[in-house]
Amino acid sequence: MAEMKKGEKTRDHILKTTRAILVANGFHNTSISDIIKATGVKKGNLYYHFASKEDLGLAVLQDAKEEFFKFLSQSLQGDSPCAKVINSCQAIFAEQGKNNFVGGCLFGNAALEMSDCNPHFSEVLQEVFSSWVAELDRHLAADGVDCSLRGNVSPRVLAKTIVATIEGGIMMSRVSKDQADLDDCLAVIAAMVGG
Amino acid sequence: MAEMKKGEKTRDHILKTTRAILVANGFHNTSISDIIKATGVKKGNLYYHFASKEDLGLAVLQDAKEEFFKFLSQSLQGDSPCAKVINSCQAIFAEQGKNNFVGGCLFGNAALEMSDCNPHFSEVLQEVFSSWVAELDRHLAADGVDCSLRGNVSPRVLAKTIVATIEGGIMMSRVSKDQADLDDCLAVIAAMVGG
DNA sequence: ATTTTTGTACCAAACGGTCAGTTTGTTTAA
DNA sequence: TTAAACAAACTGACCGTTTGGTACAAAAAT
Repeated sequence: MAEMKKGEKTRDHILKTTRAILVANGFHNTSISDIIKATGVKKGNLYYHFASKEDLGLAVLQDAKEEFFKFLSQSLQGDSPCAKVINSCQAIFAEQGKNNFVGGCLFGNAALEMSDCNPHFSEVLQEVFSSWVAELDRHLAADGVDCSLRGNVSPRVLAKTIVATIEGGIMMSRVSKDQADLDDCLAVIAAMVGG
Repeated sequence: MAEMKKGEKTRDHILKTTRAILVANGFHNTSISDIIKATGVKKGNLYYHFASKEDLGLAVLQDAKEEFFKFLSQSLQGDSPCAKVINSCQAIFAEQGKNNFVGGCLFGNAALEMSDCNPHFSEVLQEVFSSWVAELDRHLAADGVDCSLRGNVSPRVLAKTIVATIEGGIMMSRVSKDQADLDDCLAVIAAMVGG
């Protein structure tokens, strides 16, 4: 942090502040002047650091992606592979509660808002989802894992479904503002991988 | 259809055409002039039928909601309660393939785009999700249903998770444009309810 | 006859983006 | 040591376009 040049600090400040606005309001419902107001950075300076609104949005997504995978690997902790996966899901859901179910998941939001109309965004989102699935798969495929659905379902398929369930659960809790939606999804995920 | 008055026909035409645009582009990325171009209806006429853009969006959502629950009850067919649920999920996923994974689910899209910034929208969305869950619950709670997770998970919790998984699966397939994402989610859902 | 429906012209505000120019920080050279 | 030179960082006025929305007269339907 201390070794950051002035410009880098400004850029990072824009990135982090804009991320908070985007996750709450979405891309198309966020204007450049919203970002200017929130960051305190003047318009000219904003366009000095980022070529366009799209460019800024993409940079925010990339920045969040890197942070997420650090968070993911830290959250995958526990006594068994199954426990790791369950704890990770729980950690992700816990973040939603912290935000009072406002905003949800930046990647999920961007997926539904941008994936059909902007290939640059969907490319990043594809990486996020596939890497996330791969990471869960890596643990679920480990030796000694015995889950109740194992007979019918491969670890990769299960991993993918877990990601889908997490995103869907976040979506539902965002509408209902109800912690129970996340708890229920977590219970089923735990039942699936834990047996 | 034939008994519709002219104004009703116009209104319905606006509703259906706008729905197609909204599901593809989202609410905030769709302008009034986009709608005018697509429908052929002139601006003054549009604002005769709908008080505002929000009012139109809400009406589209309501219209889609009614249609969805007709579709849902028709899709819940099969020899056993489990088969009904599985067939229904399959029918929903099949619709996504028809659209080449473009647009996804109008309700899911609106949930992530509008639920935090517009209470009128989130009210409708809450009804959609809770009624959908209730409908699945009704079948899963029927006698003779024996699912592999039954020991740990109540029918209602399972129903909720299925809806979350469907929405998450649609989200992922929209990004990847890959049928496999839906197939995989369906396989896990089938494994969960079917044993 | 009068209510419902439609077409056209128009508006202020907000939009994303540009640009000429100022300030600040860092090298280089005398 | 200082001053010139260069680049990086920043400012705010300004641009053309698009936005959601209104006014109102003409036309059609009842």
